[in-house]
Amino acid sequence: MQTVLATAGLLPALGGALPDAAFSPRQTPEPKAGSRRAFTADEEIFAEGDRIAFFYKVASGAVRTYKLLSDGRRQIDAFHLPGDIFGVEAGEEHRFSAEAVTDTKLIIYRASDRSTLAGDGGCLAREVVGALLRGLERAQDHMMLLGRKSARERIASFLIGLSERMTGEESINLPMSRADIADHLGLTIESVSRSLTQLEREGVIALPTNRRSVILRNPAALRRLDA
Amino acid sequence: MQTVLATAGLLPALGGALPDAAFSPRQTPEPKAGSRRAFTADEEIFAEGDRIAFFYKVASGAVRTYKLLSDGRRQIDAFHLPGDIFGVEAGEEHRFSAEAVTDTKLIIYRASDRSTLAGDGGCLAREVVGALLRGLERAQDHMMLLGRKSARERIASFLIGLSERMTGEESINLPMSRADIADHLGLTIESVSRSLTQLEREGVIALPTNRRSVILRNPAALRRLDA
DNA sequence: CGAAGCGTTGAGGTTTGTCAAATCAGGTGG
DNA sequence: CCACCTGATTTGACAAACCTCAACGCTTCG
Repeated sequence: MQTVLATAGLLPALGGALPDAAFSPRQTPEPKAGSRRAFTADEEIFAEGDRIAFFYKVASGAVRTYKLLSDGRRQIDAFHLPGDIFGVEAGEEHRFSAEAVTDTKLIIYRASDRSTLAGDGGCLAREVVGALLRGLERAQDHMMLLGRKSARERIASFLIGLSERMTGEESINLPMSRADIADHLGLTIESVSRSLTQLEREGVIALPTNRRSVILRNPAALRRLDA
Repeated sequence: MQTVLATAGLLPALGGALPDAAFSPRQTPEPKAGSRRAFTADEEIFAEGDRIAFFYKVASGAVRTYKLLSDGRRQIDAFHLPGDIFGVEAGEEHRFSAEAVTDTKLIIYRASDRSTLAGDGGCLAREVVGALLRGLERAQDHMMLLGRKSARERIASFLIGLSERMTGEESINLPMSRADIADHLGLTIESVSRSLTQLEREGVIALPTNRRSVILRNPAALRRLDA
C-alpha cells in the first residue's frame, strides 16, 4: 500500500492539495494555471508506459484513450470530450495511450505541481478527483456493456451516453470513426455499421449523409434498448 | 464537481484522513478498528442502490460484486479475496451489489468514521485509496478482456490472475461456481466449461474431480494466451 | 441410497466476425 | 466547376465463435 501512494505520480500532490481544498470555503472558480496546446487528428498525446508528467483537460475536439494487445487488438477505454479531464492515473507510468481523435486543443497541467491543484482554492483538485471517480464508474458500466449487451444494445447505450454528455439535444456529433466506435464497444466496424443502419431502418435514428452525426428520432426507444 | 465530493460517502473522510496520514512517518501497522461479521454462502452484503454506510475487508472466504440488467443478465465486476478491500465507491449509494461467494468473514468499517481511517497512522487510509486505484486498474484491464479477448484467452487471463492473487502456487482454489466465472468473463457456463475442458485436454491445466480447483500444469502456455 | 445441484457434453441455432466488393463523401488538380 | 482519386463506410455472402436447449454424469449431502 505504501508503494501505491509513494509511486503515484499524482496522488501525493492530491493528498497535499486536497485537505486544504476540500474543506476550505469556495473561492472564485476558473483561475486555472496550465499551458495550452493544439494536437492534430490522430496525433499522440502520450503512450502506454510513458512516465506520467501531466494530466489534461480537453478544451475542444476529442481524445481517445486505449490499450493494445500484443497482436494489435485495441480496446478504447473512453472518449474524452470538451471539459473532461484525463490522464489521471495511479502508478508512475501511463497504463493507456492517448491520441487526438480530431484536431484538439488541450490544457496541460503538470502532475507533480502541487500548487497547480491548490492554487484555485481546490477547484481543480476537486475536478481531478471527480475525474478519477467518474472514470471508475464509467469503467464499471462499460464492463456491463462489454460483457452482457448485444451489438444493438451497445450502440444504443453509446448513443444515449454521448447525447447526455454533449448537448442533451437530439442531434449528436460523432467526432470518431466507425473503427473507433467499434474498438470502444468491442465490435467490428461492420457490426457497428449494420447496427446503425438497422436502427435507422426502424426509424429510431437518422444518419445524415456526412456519416459524422446521428439524429435521435426516438430517444425513448433507444433508452429502452439501453436496458 | 462540488457535488461529487460533497455527496461522496467516503471521500470526505478520506480527504480529512489522508493528508496527515500520507506524509506522516510510518507507525505501527495493523491496529485496526472495525467489527467482524460472518456471512454464509450467497448471503447478501449490500445491494445496488443501498446507502453507503460501510466498507469491507475480506478476512476469509470470497465476495462477488456485480450489477444486474433489468432482464436479469449479470456482470460480476470482481471477486474479492482475503485481504481485499471492497465497497469503496464515490456517490452516496452503492452502484453494485455484493454477496458472499462462500462462507465468508468480513471486517466492517464505518465509512463515515473519519477516526477509523486516521487512527492507525493512515495505514488503513492508504489501503482504502489503494483499493480504489487498484479497482480502477482492474476494471480497465477487464474491459480489454471483455471487449477483445476470445473465450480461451479470457479463461487463461482469469486463471493467471487468480494464481497471482492467491498463493502464486500452481494449484488454484476456485471458490466460485462456473456461473460466477461466466458472469465475470462475459461468457456462458457452457463456454467456461468447454474452455476449461479444452485446456485440460491440451495439458495446460488439470481439473481435479472436485471441480473446485485447477492445477496450472503449463503456466507459460497460459501466459502466452493471456496476450 | 437417493435426491438435488452443479458441471459436462452434444446438437444445432444465432449473432457476430471475416473477407470482399460496391458505394459514398471529401479533397485534388485540371 | 467537374472528373478523379482516396479513404471511410456500407453491404453481401459466408464462416466461426459462442449461445441455447437438452441430456447426461458426477459430487455432495441428507
